[in-house]
Amino acid sequence: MPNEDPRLAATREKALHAAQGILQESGIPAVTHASVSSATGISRSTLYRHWPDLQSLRTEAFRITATPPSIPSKTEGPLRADLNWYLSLLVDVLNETAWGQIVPQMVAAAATDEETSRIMKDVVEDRMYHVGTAFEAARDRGEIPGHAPIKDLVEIAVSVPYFRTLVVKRPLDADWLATHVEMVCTLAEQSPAKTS
Amino acid sequence: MPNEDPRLAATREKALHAAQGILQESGIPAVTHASVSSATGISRSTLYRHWPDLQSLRTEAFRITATPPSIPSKTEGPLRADLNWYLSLLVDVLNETAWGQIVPQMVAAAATDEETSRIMKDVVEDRMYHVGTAFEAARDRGEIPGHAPIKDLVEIAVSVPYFRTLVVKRPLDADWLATHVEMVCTLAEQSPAKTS
DNA sequence: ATCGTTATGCAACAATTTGTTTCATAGGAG
DNA sequence: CTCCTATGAAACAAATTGTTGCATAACGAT
Repeated sequence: MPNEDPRLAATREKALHAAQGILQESGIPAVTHASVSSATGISRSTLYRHWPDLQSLRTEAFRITATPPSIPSKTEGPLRADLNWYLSLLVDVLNETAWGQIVPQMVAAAATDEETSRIMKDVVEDRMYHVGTAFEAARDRGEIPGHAPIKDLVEIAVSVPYFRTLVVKRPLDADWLATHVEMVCTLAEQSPAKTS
Repeated sequence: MPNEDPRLAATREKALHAAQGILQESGIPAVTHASVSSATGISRSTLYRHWPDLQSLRTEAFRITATPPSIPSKTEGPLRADLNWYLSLLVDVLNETAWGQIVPQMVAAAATDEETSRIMKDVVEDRMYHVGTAFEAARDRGEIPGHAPIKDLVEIAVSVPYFRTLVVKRPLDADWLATHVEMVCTLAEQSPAKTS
């Protein structure tokens, strides 16, 4: 079982590192075999051997860029504090200019590229999972009713920040976040008993 | 005050009509001077005289495609019925395959093109305005408290459908819509009195 | 009807982007 | 030391995105 040729690994790592930088600094369209080549000194033809077309190169740059650092858990309550914590993390990422430019392009790429779509879904759902744990902890503490529709609450909690960044371009500031958290918590607490 | 040369108007209209068809059928990348030329018989150089570059052609195709047919008003109540009405219209548009493919690409184009960004914002905010009228009517009928934060409610109501189509790719079906409307209405009815 | 004016069609051209291919060389593994 | 493979360089191909010059046809005004 022979190990991988170190030259392959070195080229790969160096190229992806540069691609990630270019992606964050200049957006998707700037990520090309040519740009990575001039950023690294690796020849264009070698890059084509590693990534036979533009899409594969960009998708891989996406994957390593989009994969978030592990999110610290915080479910000690009260719900408002936990929610504020997780949503602040999300808002910070969306507000970061580099990311603010990448997310929309990722959305577009996901429309035609299955792999990118999966990556984006995974990243977002990981974040949603964490928000979900905050609601579950609150439910276990009795802060919100046992029948509270956690999945829907999570969806509402994270939808709005994405919507504001992607579609209506409204700022995500501290005031807005406070109001949003308050509304989501209210909804969680007052959620109606299941009918039928 | 001479009228516009009818040849200009004819070319323009014919080209944009074709561009709109191509956009809806094959997505943004398919909208080029070449494709519009072969679809209409208008020569490529003439198209370049009307739209000097790709972006201007695509932006204009966007504008006429994105501008929605006027939305019929429905504010007779009850709130659940009105909301269901407006959100159904939105969901139908998002579910339409042609549109489902265009919206994400529009989001991406908006990231780099100011004009497209404005168009998208206008279109969405027009829709949000209509949803707002439903809440206002409910407030005037006394269905929801006078202090209900209508702007935030509207944002929540429309954010989630966009989020599900653009980001997490979850289906917008009738069951989901019913739950969503129920949650938003609950929130509207139970919204807390303003503190401070 | 005629006469300038202007939009169009056609064809050739340039520049850039996206790959592909060939061949020599350098680096790693046994 | 020797085979194997990854790399670098350069030439090439094809498609895309514009640009330009010129002939022609349609329009508006007299």
